[in-house]
Amino acid sequence: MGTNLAKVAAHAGVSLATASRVLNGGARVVTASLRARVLAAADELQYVPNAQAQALARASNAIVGVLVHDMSDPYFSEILRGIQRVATNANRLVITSNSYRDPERELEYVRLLHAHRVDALILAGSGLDTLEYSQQMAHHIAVFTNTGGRVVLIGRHQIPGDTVLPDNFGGAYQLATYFAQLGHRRIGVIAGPALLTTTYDRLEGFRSGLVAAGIVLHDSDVVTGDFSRDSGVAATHQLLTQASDITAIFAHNDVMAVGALVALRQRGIAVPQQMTVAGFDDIPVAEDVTPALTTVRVPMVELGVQAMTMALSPATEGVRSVICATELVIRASSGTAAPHT
Amino acid sequence: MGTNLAKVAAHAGVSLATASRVLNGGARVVTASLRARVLAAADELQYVPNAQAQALARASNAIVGVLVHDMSDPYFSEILRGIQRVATNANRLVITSNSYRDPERELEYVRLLHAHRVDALILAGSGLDTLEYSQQMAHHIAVFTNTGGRVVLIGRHQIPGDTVLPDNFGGAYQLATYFAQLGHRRIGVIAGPALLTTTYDRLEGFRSGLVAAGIVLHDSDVVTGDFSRDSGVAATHQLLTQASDITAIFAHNDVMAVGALVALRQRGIAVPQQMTVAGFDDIPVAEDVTPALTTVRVPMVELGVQAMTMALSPATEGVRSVICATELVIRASSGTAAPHT
DNA sequence: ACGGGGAGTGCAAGCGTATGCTCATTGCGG
DNA sequence: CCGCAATGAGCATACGCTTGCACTCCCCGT
Repeated sequence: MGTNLAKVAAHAGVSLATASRVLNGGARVVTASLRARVLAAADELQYVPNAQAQALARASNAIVGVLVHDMSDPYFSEILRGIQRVATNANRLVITSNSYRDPERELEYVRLLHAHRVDALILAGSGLDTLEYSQQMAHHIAVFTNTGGRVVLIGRHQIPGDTVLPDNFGGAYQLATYFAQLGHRRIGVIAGPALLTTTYDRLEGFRSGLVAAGIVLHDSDVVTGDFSRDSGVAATHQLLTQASDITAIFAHNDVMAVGALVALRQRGIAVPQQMTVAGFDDIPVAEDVTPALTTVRVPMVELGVQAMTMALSPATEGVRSVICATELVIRASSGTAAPHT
Repeated sequence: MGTNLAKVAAHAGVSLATASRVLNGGARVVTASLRARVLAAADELQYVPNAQAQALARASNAIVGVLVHDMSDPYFSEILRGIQRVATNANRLVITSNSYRDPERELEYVRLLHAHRVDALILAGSGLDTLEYSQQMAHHIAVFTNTGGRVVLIGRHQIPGDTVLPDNFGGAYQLATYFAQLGHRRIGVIAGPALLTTTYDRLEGFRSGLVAAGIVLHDSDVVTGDFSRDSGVAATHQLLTQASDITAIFAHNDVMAVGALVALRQRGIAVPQQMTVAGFDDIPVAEDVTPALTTVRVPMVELGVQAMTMALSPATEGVRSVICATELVIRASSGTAAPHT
């Protein structure tokens, strides 16, 4: 059934070793005539090398594992695009897995990718900020690293390792400053899941920016979503009910901000005349919704590129860390504070 | 460095075979006390099995390869979601690769996944309808199948194999009928890449529907895009320039339809009052743009589920084929034909 | 009490490939 | 014309694991 190197060698009338050297040993120590015979045999027998066996024999397999929360989420698909770009150039295969933010599944996947002896592991998406999770993950990662694996984290984690992270705090701070300038005094926030470091950073950056402008962010004006569009819709309705005099809404990602726009349209509230809305990330559709979304741009592709580049470079002594700047992008969904009713 | 089974066995004071049976041989033929010793040793030594070696020894590795055009495209991320769902339940790892519609890269990936001896291969996205490509791909696929691999195609291909495909023709036909009922007589089409079977089917289905209503679709009213938002924008401008009296636009996917909305807004053309717009697929954002997009729903997740299910089921004698129905979804972007100027 | 049977272990042979080392061959200088 | 270096090919082992088969106990039936 399967053609293997042995058959190719036999067919070409050479030894296994010679066939192997012809097919992948870059060093040209093989006579041209034999070389040709082997290549012909391989072609004729439709030989496809067994990557598993190669990896076993070589103890390296040119595979990088990537773990994302959800690759349907534009945030992650853009990161993946960056990762893939570098990986392709470096001739690496990428295995992508979705954890769907389930800690257990995440741990399981790390183990699985480790089992497949990936050369490197990229964890995209911020980590869960619970002690138990962090410890377990750190432990698994350590075991992986001890056997020569490389690890890169995208987003802030409690786990030690090379990291590339967007300036969530700074971006949120900028946005808060901008909101204050527009005259908004009471602002609703649709936050991400409670335990994510991303949520924490975006929330605290925003809060700090407001404080600097003398504005207080009430805890009751912060509702939690799960980064999905539907949760954005629900959170907006909740905000409008329990804090009807807010004049602006900051959603922790664009997807939820789109949900906010939908909810506001359902209620007949005009954006930006009656309500300012801003998101975070600047995913591709942000400029295509109506009104176009004011947001904080995160260089997602760049995050992926940086991460993969680090993953491919040899390990260094200490941990490295790259910070990618974020940038306020003002579009049509934000405006001066509506006069009080 | 790496802990392997041998070390675990030695540490537990048992043979390699026994350790292996404890760690994965489901059959409980091992004494409880030994079993415990092995498990303890494995835990203590932080043993992680080498999946490569297991695959080699077992001749099967529980991996399924998936090849998509571009997983940032919502169409494919939804399909992947369906694939992943089934794969996870069946305890299969999924390797995803992007071909970016490059035939050469596509062939290369098939070879690469074959090399990794994936149990099954899912090709998502319609094939390029050129003879050379089809033959080469069919050849590679045949080699793969001969060694026991399973193959499933999503979308119509010239390549023999189990297939799951959306009813592109029927959906486009329905849309044409609907457009005719609204009174549109001259319609612009933003088509997909010329050689894709999907493009062919959506175009011919639409044309047939119009013909049935006594309407002719001029070839010059069909411009080609590449399924990206920007190409939708460009194509729309082109249409408006060269066929200014069209009253409706049908884009071959929602992403390009969104581009059309953007272009129309730029020109100050009201949708649907002055121009009807419809897309295809019903991606998640279709209902969030303004106006909400009329489109043809393709059950993308279902496509993925069906494909993976087929991939996991044993091969049958002939090729199987599942057709997933499409459905017209009427939203705010379509309306009765605008009166002639 | 002895033989047969069954359950539990261990031995060893692969799975497909890479590669260090040995061996044969050739060509050249002395 | 002989011996040596260089060059190219092959043998055999290693990679980490699974599994058929043989072997050893121990228990039970007769």
